[in-house]
Amino acid sequence: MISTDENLINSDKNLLKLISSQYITEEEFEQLYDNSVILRFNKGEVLLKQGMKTTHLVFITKGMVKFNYQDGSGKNLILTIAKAPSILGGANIFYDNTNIFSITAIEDCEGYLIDVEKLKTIALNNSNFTMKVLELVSGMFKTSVFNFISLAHKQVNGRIAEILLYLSRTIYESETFTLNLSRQEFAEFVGCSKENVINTLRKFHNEGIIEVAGKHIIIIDSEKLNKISKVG
Amino acid sequence: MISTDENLINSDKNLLKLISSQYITEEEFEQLYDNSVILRFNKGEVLLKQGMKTTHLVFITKGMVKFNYQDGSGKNLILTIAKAPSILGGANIFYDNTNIFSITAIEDCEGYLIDVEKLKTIALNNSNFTMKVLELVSGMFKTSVFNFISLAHKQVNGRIAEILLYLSRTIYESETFTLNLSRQEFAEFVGCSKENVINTLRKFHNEGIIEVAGKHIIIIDSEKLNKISKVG
DNA sequence: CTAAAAAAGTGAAATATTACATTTTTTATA
DNA sequence: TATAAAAAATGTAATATTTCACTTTTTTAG
Repeated sequence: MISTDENLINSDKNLLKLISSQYITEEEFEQLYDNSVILRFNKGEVLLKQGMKTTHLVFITKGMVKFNYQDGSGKNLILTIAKAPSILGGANIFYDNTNIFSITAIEDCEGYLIDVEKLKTIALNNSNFTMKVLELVSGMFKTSVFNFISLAHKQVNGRIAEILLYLSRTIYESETFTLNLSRQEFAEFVGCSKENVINTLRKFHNEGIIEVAGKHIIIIDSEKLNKISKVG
Repeated sequence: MISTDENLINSDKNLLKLISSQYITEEEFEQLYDNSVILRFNKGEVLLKQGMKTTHLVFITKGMVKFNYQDGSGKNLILTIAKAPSILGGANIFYDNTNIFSITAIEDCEGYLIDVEKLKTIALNNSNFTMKVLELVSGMFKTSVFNFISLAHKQVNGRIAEILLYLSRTIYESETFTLNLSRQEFAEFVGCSKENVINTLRKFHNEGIIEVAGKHIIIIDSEKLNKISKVG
């Protein structure tokens, strides 16, 4: 799914970096951290809910979340996975205050709230800062288009290979990792049925490309996986 | 594919509107029109090429274009269709100067060039303007996510119904229109094979939902088409 | 106007994907 | 720890989609 180096997560990291760097002052930065109360979210808990107006962003300092969308008929789709540290909800700030999708903890999380109005005030008084945010949002747009393309062009094989590489490289940062998504959720990420995920993972396993034992996954032949993700 | 009211085309219209309205001065607006030479593009001609650095945007005053992406293996995908008046290339301005996709005339077009550097200068000196552009880019992001969702969730039936409604309502603004896309291009827009497009159009025709005679299409039962696009 | 090229259309076979029914395994919890 | 509930796994049938080989129609260029 994510075929470029830039993605929501990296963008959020950049946002974090830029907020705390040369573009705004220390005081402005401090203002953003509302009342500095640490919030705790349990696995499965919704941090931001699709369709609701948001007055705050969440800056998670610990844990992992999914960006999930539910359509009219109740079908779910996972747009991406993000891990701390990350600012969540950034995609909509300057458009309107309605969340396009939900953000749900897939493991226990900790974080702070950031007031959107304060963020906007800082942006209005600081053109350079606004330009940086603009770059950021454009980057997200680009990523989203690449997602779109990947989904349209590739079959399940290619998508699963792509997502395995993404999880390994960007999320878990290791060839060996323990998935904290169910097969159903994995399927919602790929955009296919859960049976298809199970079969494809087993096929990759049988071909010696990966090692699968329940949620424990080892990427053995990332070269081959890469080829599959490219050919689609 | 386009399931919300906002889309690339409308966003571009807004950009046009906002550039020429309260956010920048008359002089600034005039500056944007480089040297005011009208360019003509024939059907099939590429206005902006995927992978190339762009120093200019194109403001088309006449004609229709497709946003198309070509992947490594030569497969094509049409992201959207836009018609004049529209500013093209806006999605990438503030990110980097490389085009993510190509923009190709699907009928003869006329337009002007807009210098990106000049646009940036105006943005830097005008926070309100930048904020507006930010809103615009966020809107595009949102649309792109909805596209992504539609593609992931719906089967060909639903996607074709959706695209037919989009073409009718947004592009041709009539229940009766003459398509200026080949069946192959239509398939690249839907994200399926051309045979699938042909069969589905005939099926819709046989069911009395639309009337198809070559490139000439009449939407007869938009209610039913809407239902198909929703159920997917 | 006509030949050549491109696009549209067709049907059947091959492939990919989903849906279903069911069993096994894992996880949560009383 | 026993039990219930949830998730994972599996094989098969049904469905959706693509691919291919081909014919017909339309468009284009000389």
